[in-house]
Amino acid sequence: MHAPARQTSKDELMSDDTPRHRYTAAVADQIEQRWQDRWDTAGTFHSANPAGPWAEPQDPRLQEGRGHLMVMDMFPYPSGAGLHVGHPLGFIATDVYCRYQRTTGRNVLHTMGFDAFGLPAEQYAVQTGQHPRVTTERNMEIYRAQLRRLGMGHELRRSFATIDPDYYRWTQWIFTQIYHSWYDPETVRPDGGTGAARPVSELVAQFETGGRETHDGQPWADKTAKERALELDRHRLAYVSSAPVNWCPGLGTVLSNEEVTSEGKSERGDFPVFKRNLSQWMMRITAYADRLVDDLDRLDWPEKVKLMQRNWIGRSTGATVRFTVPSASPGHDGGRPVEVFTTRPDTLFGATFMVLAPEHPGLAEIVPDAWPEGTDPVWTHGAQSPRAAVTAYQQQASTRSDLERQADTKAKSGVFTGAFATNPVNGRPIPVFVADYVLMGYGTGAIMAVPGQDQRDWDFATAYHLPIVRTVQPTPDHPEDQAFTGEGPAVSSANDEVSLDGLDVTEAKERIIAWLSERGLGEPTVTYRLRDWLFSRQRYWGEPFPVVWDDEGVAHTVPDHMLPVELPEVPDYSPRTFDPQDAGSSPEAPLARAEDWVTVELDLGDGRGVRTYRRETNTMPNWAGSCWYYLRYLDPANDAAPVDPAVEEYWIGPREQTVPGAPAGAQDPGGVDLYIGGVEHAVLHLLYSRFWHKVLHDLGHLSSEEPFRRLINQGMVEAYVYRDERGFPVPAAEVEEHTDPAGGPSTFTWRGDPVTQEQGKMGKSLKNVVTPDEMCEQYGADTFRVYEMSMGPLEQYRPWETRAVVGSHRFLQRLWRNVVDEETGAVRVADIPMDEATARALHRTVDGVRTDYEALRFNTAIAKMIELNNHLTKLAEVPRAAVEPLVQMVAPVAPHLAEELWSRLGHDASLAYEPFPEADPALLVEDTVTAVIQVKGKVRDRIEVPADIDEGELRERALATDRIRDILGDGAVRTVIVRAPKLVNIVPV
RNA sequence: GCCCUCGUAGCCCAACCGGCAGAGGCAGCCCACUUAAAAUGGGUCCAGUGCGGGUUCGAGUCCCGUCGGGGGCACCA
Repeated sequence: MHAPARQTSKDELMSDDTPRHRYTAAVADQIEQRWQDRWDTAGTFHSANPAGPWAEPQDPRLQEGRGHLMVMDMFPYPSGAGLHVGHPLGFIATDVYCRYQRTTGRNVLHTMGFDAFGLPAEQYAVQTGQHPRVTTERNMEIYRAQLRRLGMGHELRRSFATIDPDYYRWTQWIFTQIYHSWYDPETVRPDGGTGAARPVSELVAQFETGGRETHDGQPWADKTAKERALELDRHRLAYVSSAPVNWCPGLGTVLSNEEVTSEGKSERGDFPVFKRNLSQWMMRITAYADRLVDDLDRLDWPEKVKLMQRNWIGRSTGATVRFTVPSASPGHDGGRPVEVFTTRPDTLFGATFMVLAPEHPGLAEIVPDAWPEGTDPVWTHGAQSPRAAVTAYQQQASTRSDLERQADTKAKSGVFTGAFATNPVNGRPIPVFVADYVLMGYGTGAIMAVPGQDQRDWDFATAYHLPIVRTVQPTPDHPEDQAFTGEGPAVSSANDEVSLDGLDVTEAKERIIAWLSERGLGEPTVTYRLRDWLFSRQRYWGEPFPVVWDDEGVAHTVPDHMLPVELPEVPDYSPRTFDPQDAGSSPEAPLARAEDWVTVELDLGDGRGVRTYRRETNTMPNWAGSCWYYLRYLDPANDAAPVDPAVEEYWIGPREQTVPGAPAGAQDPGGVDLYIGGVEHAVLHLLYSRFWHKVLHDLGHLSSEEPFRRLINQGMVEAYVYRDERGFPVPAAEVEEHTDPAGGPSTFTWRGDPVTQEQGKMGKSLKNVVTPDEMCEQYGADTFRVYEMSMGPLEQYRPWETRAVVGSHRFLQRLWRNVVDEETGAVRVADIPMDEATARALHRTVDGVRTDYEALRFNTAIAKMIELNNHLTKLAEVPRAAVEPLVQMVAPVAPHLAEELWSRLGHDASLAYEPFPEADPALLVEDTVTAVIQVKGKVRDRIEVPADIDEGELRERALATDRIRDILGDGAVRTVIVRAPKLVNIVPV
């Protein structure tokens, strides 16, 4: 917040003899505040809704053909740590884009709210001993002030925070909708696909009429209320399940899979996470796995993000194959089928052993009492019996964390179970092993091992002396000692009934699956890596569930008219946290302490009258609020629905044109026109939000199928980090640079001692934080905006360099000076016609800047405007007709300065809706151009030629210049390539 | 280990479908204004595109290999 003393004294000196009307930080500040007030008062950035509480159907922007645009930044989280110059980058970009789009006549919706529930606010509150609402609200105030100071053209009346009861009322309403839905894979959707969410009431009707069997065959009518609830939980899209979940004692809450890193730590806080069986709320996101993958094709998103989502969902298609293993249970003489999942059913003839995960539930049944005769000692680990060996291995595996299991993927451990399975294609007995390289959480927890075509199986086979059979012909150069995982013809893959020999992988898969299916030995299967979304948290600062439990242990949703279920005041809102390593601890919900709130008498309107219930004491994860906020932006005052359907359809309904790169014939999914945010939300927020949106679409609440039609990830603003000899960061602002007169790289010192320079994140610990407040103080918000946008392409990571900001300031100063006399403050533009060179420069700039703004290339747009401004600076008098369009063009990036100049130039209305200048096509084409004459690709001469010169003429003139005749001499010419009017390339023999 | 990205002037970045490597900015140097410095203005210097091959009349741009920075995934059957 405080400028270094050096800066202050500079300002003082400057104020002595700088011209009174120069564009300085002080002048900028004054102008900026004035225009921000005017925009606020006039409601300049209000957009028009066609329906709902804010319907303004007469607004001209709603006319046919005007177009509309919804632009969004990812929901900011108002942290207490304060902003640095990197944070507003994306916000400025969307603001510039929106301001430009308003001048093209579109109805533009751009606002910003706050994602205000969640862990950091709660942790910060616990640290400071204040209620999270107090600290959160204060942080939001700071945030709002900072956004305002930067000149954001947000529509403030549409802003809200997730903690507003008016908002979370609808978050709870959506939960209720999801809770009362199930996924019917048979339903045919309007788009022709199958599978959609439908009301649970339809499912209940099916059970009642007997149209659908219960899972255990017990008639619906015979089931108790609790049993019925359990039956429905098997289908609901929001359900309670008792399953292994991620328990994080350090945070005192459970976490979703998406919130756990690949190292098995919590994404927030980096605490260890343990698997524990706990009863928790889940969301059946897996029901939507296929649509979440398939619909990515219709979105204009970075390929990288699409890839991350595809990887996370991890769809793989293959087959389930049943192997028979003799049962070892007493009194059971038959075989027990063990299912495996494989993506390579074509290699079934090469399956020479089988592996089960240590946690596989079928193990107990198949392990015999004694080792079969002649068992290889390597297989047994020296154990007396198979049972002892398997138990010992299970024990050992259970103490190894997932991380440890994954640590050395080369050395495979495992032990023989003593059992042999039968390979269904050739009837051969194959040994069954237990090994922890097979995971219970994926597929069926059992694999057929095909060492010939799988490197992991090869490694295991080598270690345990197991046979290896190649059933796909490797390429000739393939090493002898490795599995062949590539494409090739099948070999050694035939029995009396079916032969795959000679078929390629795809054909072989089809044939063997058909054969297996006919015999009931298997069927085609798709599996996913995606798991259901763990939706409950044991925290205070989140949305309460709209759920109560009756004395039979059955959950009921609170009727919609009783929403919101407000967060109660509790004596102690801090979560119960534990030693981060204490895997045996159990979560405790802070809301459970609010006894008065938990026990409640309600009439749920179900005909049972007033009864006593206990409220659900878990809260929702902070992703809940950000799952649907874009919908609320559309219609924030709506009291009857989260969003009016007509409003939703107008703003984000499917478009006629699909997105670039969408498959031919695809239907546009709709969604927000432009969404800008960091790549860190690639699988969390973006996946959850897509899921909710699809449920709401299926239930008929939304016309669009996707929330975000176009996504851009803005790059991060990094900063230089300087370290001393010991490697400790030193304050970056105090480092001195020493340039090398010979042109070599610079060196750096801090207090006289040499330091090294590297590029890194901006942060307190690296002593390189620069804040937007400092920049506004030194140069003004407009300069800051221009600098941020001119640093490079939006998507790119770039280092912050405070001393370079002055370049943007000089640009605005020169523009100011072209309009305003620095000494007198009078407008000094001349009402004179432009000379031709100026007119051409202007129209070229208008054309280029328009294209650049459209494409979000703000850095090149700014460069073009600087170029034009520099041209105007050199003129004796600045023509009004040249500078006015320039002021308009600059307005999106430097809105305050532009408004001020526009007003001084004699215009009363705000620039915000002034139509963007049009380029005259006649002035874009040059009369003459410089043609380059190359000989063998090297530039040898240039000539001025008419722009419309024809090829033959240009060729003649090129061959006729003195220099070219000199170079060619008497040599013959082989070819002449002519690209009229700009280039001729002569190729001698 | 696999995949995705980015390497252009001392630094940040331009260069459309392969067609003159430079639009813009910072820093440096020189000059003007100034008693002086800062601020401001004017001018100027600076790379053959990480490296090695290939395709082409012509490659920063396309292809192959390789090195370096950043990121994602990682026993997923």
